[in-house]
Amino acid sequence: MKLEVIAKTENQIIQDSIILKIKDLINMKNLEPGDKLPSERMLSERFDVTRGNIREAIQKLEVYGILKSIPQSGTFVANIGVIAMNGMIEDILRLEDPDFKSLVETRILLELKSVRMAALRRTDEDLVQMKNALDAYAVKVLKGEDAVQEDLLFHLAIAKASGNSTMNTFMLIITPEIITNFEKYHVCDDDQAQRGIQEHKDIYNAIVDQDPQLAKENMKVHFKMLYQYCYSV
Amino acid sequence: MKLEVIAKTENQIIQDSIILKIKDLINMKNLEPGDKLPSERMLSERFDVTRGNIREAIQKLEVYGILKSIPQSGTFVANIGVIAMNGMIEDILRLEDPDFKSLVETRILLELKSVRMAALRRTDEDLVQMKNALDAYAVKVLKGEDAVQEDLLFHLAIAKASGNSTMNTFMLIITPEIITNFEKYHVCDDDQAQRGIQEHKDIYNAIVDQDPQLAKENMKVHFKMLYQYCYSV
DNA sequence: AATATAAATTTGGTTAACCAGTTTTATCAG
DNA sequence: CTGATAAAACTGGTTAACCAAATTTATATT
Repeated sequence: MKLEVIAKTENQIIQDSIILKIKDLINMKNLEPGDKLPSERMLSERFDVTRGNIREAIQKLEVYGILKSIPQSGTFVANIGVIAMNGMIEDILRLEDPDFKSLVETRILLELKSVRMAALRRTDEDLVQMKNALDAYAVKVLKGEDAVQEDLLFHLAIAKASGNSTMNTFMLIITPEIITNFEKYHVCDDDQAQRGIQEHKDIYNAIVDQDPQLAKENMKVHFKMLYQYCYSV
Repeated sequence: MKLEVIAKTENQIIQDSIILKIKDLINMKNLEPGDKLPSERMLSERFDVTRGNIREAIQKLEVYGILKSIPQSGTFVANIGVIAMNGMIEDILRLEDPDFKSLVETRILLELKSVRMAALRRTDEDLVQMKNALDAYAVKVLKGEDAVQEDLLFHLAIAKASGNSTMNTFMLIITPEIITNFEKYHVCDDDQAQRGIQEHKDIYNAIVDQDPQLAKENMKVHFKMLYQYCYSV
């Protein structure tokens, strides 16, 4: 298996170089947390790029909490300190695009945890949603149709019931990429889908019974194939 | 403890409403994966918002893999299917901002896993970086200075050594927010920092010895305080 | 009628001008 | 010299015009 290597666009290359230059600037000028960066216009002139490029680079650094823009005022160094900033920017620039194995590993980790939390914290409303997704999945599979989406929705319902919004967000982020790859490499066959119905039911029942340990074990069974696939590549 | 509740900006509200309208449109018109959405200009006119608003909403849905924009051609429904799309958009709109507890829970989960992976997969270069971060931390603590940043860099070095780019990304995303909150609520005291040196060394040594189980146990010890804090709130 | 070619239109992306606040500077009264 | 006040300059954010590529339509040729 091999994910298509997406070449970094021209845009990404200059964005990375801008991030690097901003880092150097902060170090050069000994800017402390709370200090103001030069304006977007000045930076765009100094680095000889468009203001749009500067804005994109700043917005990316805002996602990682390194900079903070205040309207009509300026862009400021966040209060994480210059040492952490240097290390984090290095990491951010070196971040490669996620490979499928890394996505699956992370999904398994998140799901095994969130299913335990869901067992402990699920509300009645959560149960209803899980049951709906579960039934929709069963109907599709029994009709012999593709049920990847319904499968996914059941798992997302669990993530939601976990009551942990961070994990919920992360699940939402990695899920579509996983679906796409699954469809591309035909990881799941029909036989698995049939078994999936019972496995989903087992997971659901454990959550109903608020048995986190059993819920986790049932999820592990459900992921057995995925596990093997993940560690056989 | 309570995080400041950030009121949704006017912008976010109309963005959410646009996302909802796009969802309804796809359902209304029975658009299948691969089908083209109306142009940005048409959508902005139909929804009576600026084209910029439309673009932002589309970009957000691109992050979650629901839409895909192709330059000079159009915006297309990604191939995850209309059922999954409906469920995911519902989830995305209902996503609340992460609370501190959810961040800490997720951090602990990610770190306990990545430290095991780091023990198995670490390269010599990884070890050098961890050692550097570890030493820098010790120096700062022994001088009685604040060492939150150096602490963080040691943990990020582990995430990097895990060889899992998805987890590395997630760690980078949640880290700054955690730092900010730690500083705000003074979670760590000096006594803890002193103990932290030895705990870091124990983790590092387990990784050197490629003992994943021990590495995890040592990380657990390191997180003991955090654990209690997290589940006492 | 079929096909090739060219013009016109439509597309997402980009840019330069503009906007409403903020911040700094200049002015002036005391 | 000090403080208040007003004007000028500057800020990040927004918007409307523009761009090049892709698509569609019209036209011409056989």
